Amino acid sequence: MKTKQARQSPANVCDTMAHTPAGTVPSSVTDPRAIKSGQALRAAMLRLLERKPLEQITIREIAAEAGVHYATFFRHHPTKEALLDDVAADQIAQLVGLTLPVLDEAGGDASFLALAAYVNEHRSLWTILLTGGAAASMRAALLRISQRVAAERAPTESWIPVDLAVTCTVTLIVEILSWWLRQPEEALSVAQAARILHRLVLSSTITGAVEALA
Amino acid sequence: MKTKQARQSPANVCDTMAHTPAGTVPSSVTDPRAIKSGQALRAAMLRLLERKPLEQITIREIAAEAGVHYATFFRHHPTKEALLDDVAADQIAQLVGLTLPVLDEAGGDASFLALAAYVNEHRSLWTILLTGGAAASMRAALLRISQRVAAERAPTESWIPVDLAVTCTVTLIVEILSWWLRQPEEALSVAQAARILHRLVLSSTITGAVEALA
Amino acid sequence: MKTKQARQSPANVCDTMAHTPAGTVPSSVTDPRAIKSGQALRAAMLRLLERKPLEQITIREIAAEAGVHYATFFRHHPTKEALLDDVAADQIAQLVGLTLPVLDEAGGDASFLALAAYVNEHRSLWTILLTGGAAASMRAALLRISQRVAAERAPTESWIPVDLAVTCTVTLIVEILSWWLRQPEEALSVAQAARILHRLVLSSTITGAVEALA
Amino acid sequence: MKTKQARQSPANVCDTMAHTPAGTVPSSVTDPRAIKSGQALRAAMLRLLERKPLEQITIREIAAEAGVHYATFFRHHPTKEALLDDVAADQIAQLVGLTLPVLDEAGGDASFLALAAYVNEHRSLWTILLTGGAAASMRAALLRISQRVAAERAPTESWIPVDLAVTCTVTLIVEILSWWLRQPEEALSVAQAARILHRLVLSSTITGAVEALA
DNA sequence: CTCTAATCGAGACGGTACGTCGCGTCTTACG
DNA sequence: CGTAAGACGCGACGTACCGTCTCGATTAGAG
Repeated sequence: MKTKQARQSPANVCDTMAHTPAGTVPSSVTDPRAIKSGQALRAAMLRLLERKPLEQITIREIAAEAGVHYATFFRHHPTKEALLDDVAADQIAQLVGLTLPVLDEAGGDASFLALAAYVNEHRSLWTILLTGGAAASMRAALLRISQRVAAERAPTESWIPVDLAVTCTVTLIVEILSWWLRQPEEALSVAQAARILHRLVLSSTITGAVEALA
Repeated sequence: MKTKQARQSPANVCDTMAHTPAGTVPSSVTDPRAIKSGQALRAAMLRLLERKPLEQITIREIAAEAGVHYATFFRHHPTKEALLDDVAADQIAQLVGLTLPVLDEAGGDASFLALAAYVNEHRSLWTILLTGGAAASMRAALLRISQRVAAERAPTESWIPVDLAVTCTVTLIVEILSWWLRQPEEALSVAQAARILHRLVLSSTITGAVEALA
Repeated sequence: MKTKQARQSPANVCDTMAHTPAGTVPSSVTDPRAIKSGQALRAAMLRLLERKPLEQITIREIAAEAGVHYATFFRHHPTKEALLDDVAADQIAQLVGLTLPVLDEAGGDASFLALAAYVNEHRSLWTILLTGGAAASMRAALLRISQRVAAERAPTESWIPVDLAVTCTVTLIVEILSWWLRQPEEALSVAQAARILHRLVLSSTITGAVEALA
Repeated sequence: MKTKQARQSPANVCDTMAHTPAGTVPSSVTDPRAIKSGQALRAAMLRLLERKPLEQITIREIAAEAGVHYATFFRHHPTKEALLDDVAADQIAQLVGLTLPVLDEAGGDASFLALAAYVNEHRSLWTILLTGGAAASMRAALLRISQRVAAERAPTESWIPVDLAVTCTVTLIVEILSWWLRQPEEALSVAQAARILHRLVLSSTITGAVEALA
């Protein structure tokens, strides 16, 4: 039972946006061996996430895939979730940064375009993160961070509670992006994806208000 | 690796709507001891789901909670996911039955009212299922079944693909219901919940009405 | 460090003479599989002790040698020392029972004869125990138990403290027996061994007769 | 298994009497830093041996106790047994030198007096070596060296084989000394200890012959 | 009084054994 | 037959120590 407490919320991807790459490492890792091992582990994790869900990925598997000794894994990350953290943290921070503005500037679809463009740029990574084995963790992480960021902002008045609005918005965006990434790459352009995002997301949270006025 | 294959899709809650309770149990259990064990197991599962996510619940734990021997569990269910299945299958089938019509009769909010009313009737169970440890499984199950049912229907034309529409619709409904169930019971009436569902879900996926207005 | 406390005295062979075969097992093991595993483990331990010292024997090795899964070892014994215990406990109790009288009836060499005869009867086992990898543990165990038993007896007056006398006596006996067992089996008869025991042990610790003669 | 070969005889204390301090250190260490580290390691080893058996002492522990980096240990000694060697080698050589004559000059107890006096002079060190965690190693080392030295001498005829005689003699001496060192320091004087040694050791190995004559 | 080489602290690394835990299968005995 | 009881093979878990290694930083002692 000793490790269970730490796993209470297994979906703790990117618990903090100001993220230190690794726990033990003071500030920056200089040892070239450590750097190499860290990269190998991250790459191995991504490779495995393409194939199976996170829970089915064994630390032994990751280590083997990375060509690194099993015990070495723990010198870099306490759990495989922490490794996923390290892999995804930056990406998530970026995405949340691009997602949040959506709530404010209701009209412009510039933010959706930026969002779609950004995801498209890192399409392979986000495909793994959103449609692979880490999908559940990623959704939870995005939602958690979004909620936190939204809570720190000036409270937007709305006909629905903010947390519900954030939840629905983020969830919708993630679903749409996931769906998009599951399609063949040439099926929908960035602009088309942004348009879908625009229509579905904005209409749901905002136009409720419009309709309410009517 | 022997057990991994069986777990390939751990979220196989209610994989089939025509559901046979368990493998070993022939067709209808008559032995009163078996009936009692089965009930105890189901109740224990629900009790545990209130406290922790499904993955952290051990079969040993379920058996102990049910006051049943560990090995007895396997005489009723092959895995704990299968037990969750047995617990949730009926509920899910009901919910999907109430959810699908939403796609069709775009206008009336009678279906939303029925949906909210139904959930409210089984509020404690659905609270566990949607906000407890089985949340992820339930979402996946609902989505899976909805997709299947939708695919069997006459193809509704729409400006977005059907599968995306279904995904977004179901996801939104689940999110809203979850949020509702997390609130104090007296906070929102059934009618209010139905109203929120109506506005958020319909506006986003079905109509495109807003866009049509533009 | 968690296991270190338990290992504080690694030579805890036969810590008690009234010995329960295994810890978990209530009174008597009936499951034929468990019996078989237990026998296999004991036999494997003896086989390995012929080849290397106890500290160099790995639990993994014992399990492999016994054709038993590694984890199964722990279902029978908490440590490899405990297994040695189970193997040697009866033998040690017997030997101590035969050794102690020596302190009393100073004259008769009947007890030495009985001692030598007993060891000779179980020559192969005692060869392993006294000249194999468990030698250190066995010496410590014999000494410990002898001291305890001696302390419970009527205090024999002597020109040297009892504990020193016991220590020297037991040590000498063990050394002589070990030496004997290392010789070819036909080199010294039981009677000859008993004679050596008689001369060396009695002359040194009990009598002080030589000094009395001077 | 790589390290196992090196540990095959873990009791290789003072395997050779002509002893080179360490492998890496060329011949004579002049660098004051190295000298300091070496002293610190030896002192730390002795301190730890007061508290726990050798096998339970970790190289990491020794290094920490010495205030020296872990890797630095290996620049001085290949194993912890080698460190014990370095600590004990001189002492052991001295003791063996004082012990061996006992076999020859049967009558005089001058050698026992010298032996006891020598041990008493270095009482604290010998207390650690003989009654602390290194006891087993020390006994083995003393016996080994004594056997070797005895084998190189003119074969003394006796009614028992030389190796058995040496074994018994050394073992007895060690046991008596250990017992003595475990007593309060003022309990037995050097002369008294020498007297006990004289009586017990001589009577056992020699008077057998006397008795045989009778 | 530099400058070169030995020494050290720091710690990553591959490796091996540890003891624990949960899994799903099985065997036995009981009611 | 269904159950309690529990042994078993399996394999992942996280920890600890081993001995090796690559790094700078420092600090002798020889030129």
